[in-house]
Amino acid sequence: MQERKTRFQEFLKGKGLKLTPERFAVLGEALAAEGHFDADQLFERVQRYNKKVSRATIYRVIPLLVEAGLITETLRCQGRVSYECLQEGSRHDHMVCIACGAVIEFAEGRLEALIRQITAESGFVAIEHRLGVRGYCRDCVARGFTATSQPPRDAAQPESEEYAYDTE
Amino acid sequence: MQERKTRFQEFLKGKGLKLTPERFAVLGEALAAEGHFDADQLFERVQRYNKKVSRATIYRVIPLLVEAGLITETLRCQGRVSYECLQEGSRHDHMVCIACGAVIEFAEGRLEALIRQITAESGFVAIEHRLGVRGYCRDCVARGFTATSQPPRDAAQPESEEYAYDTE
DNA sequence: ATGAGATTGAGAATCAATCTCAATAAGAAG
DNA sequence: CTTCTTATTGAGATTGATTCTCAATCTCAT
Repeated sequence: MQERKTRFQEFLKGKGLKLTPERFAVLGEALAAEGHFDADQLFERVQRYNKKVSRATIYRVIPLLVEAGLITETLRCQGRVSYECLQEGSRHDHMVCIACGAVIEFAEGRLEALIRQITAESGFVAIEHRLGVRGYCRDCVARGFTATSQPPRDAAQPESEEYAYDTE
Repeated sequence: MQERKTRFQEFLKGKGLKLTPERFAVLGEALAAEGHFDADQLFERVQRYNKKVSRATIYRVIPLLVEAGLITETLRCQGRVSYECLQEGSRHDHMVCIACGAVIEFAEGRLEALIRQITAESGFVAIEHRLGVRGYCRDCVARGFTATSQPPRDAAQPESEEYAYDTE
C-alpha cells in the first residue's frame, strides 16, 4: 500500500503534476476498495471519509490512477464503467459464458508476457490490457450447449444489461 | 452478405420479431460498413441511402445485430461505443495509444492459441475474445511520452480526431 | 517567502443513449 | 383480401454519467 502510494507520488512528479490532499484521498480509497467499483461509488467512499473532494476531482483522478497502473477499467455494467484495484498478482481477465452469463475470472502470467512481447514488436509500450473471452463454461458444455445448438428460449440472457463485457 | 441477411431474418423470426424495412436498412448499412462505426455514423449512412430511419431505431437495431452475431462492440472512444462487422478471418485486437489516441489493429495467432489453451484448462470452450491493450505507440514513445515522464510542452496535441482516447 | 502555474469545487453543460406514446405496419388467421 | 393482434416506428422529451468552466486556492521549485 505504502509502496503504491509512493509509486503514485513519483508518477505525478514525473508528469509535473502536484500531489494534493484530494488526489491522495482518492488514491487511498481506491486502493482500499474491494472488488469492482465505479466513479460514483468511489465518490461516496471518499465523501464519507473525506468530505471535501468533489465529483469532478474523482473523474479527474481516475485516469491518473489508471495510467499509473494502480487501477484498471474492467467491466461495463448498465452504462457505467467499473474499475478495480491492481495488486501484485491480482491481475486477471474474464471469461463470460454465452449460455448462462457466468463471469469467471482467471489470472495468467503467460498471457501478459505474450501480450507485452507481441505489442513491443511494433514499438508499442503496453501499460495495461483487458481481455474478455466469450464461450461456454464447463457446466454449460456438460449440459450440452455448443456454438451451434440453440440454447433454450428461457436460458439466462448472456449479455443482459447486467454484464456486458467490454474490452476495448 | 446474402447469407448474413438470411441469418438475421431467421434470428428475428426465432425471437418472434418482425422483419421491417427499417431493420433491413440498418442491417444492410451495418454489413456494408468498413472498419469501425458508431451509432451515429450508422445513422448517417442509413439516412443517406434510406431517409426514413430514425435515430431511435438505430439504437434499437444495434443490439439485435450484436445478439445475432453479425456485429460486435469493439472500442469506446470519446465516450462513444464503436462496433464492427464480424466476418470470417477478420479477427484482430487493438492497441490504443494513451497519448495520441491512435488505434492500431493487430492480428496474432499465437495469442489466440494461448487464450484457447488457457481457458480450456478450466473446461471453458472459447468462442471469441476481445483484447484491448493500452499504452504508448511507437511515435509517442519517440516523442518522449511515458507513464512517468512529462510530455514535452509542445508535443503534438493528442487529437487524432478520429480516435481521441478518453478517460473511461 | 514568492510567484507561476497547477488544481479545485460547484454547478452548468454535453450528449450518447433511452424512453414515451400515438400512429402505423407486419404477419397470422380466416 | 380483410381483420385483428401485437410489434414497431418517429419525434421529441428525458436521463444520467461524464466533462467543462472559471474564479478562488493551493503546490512547490526557486
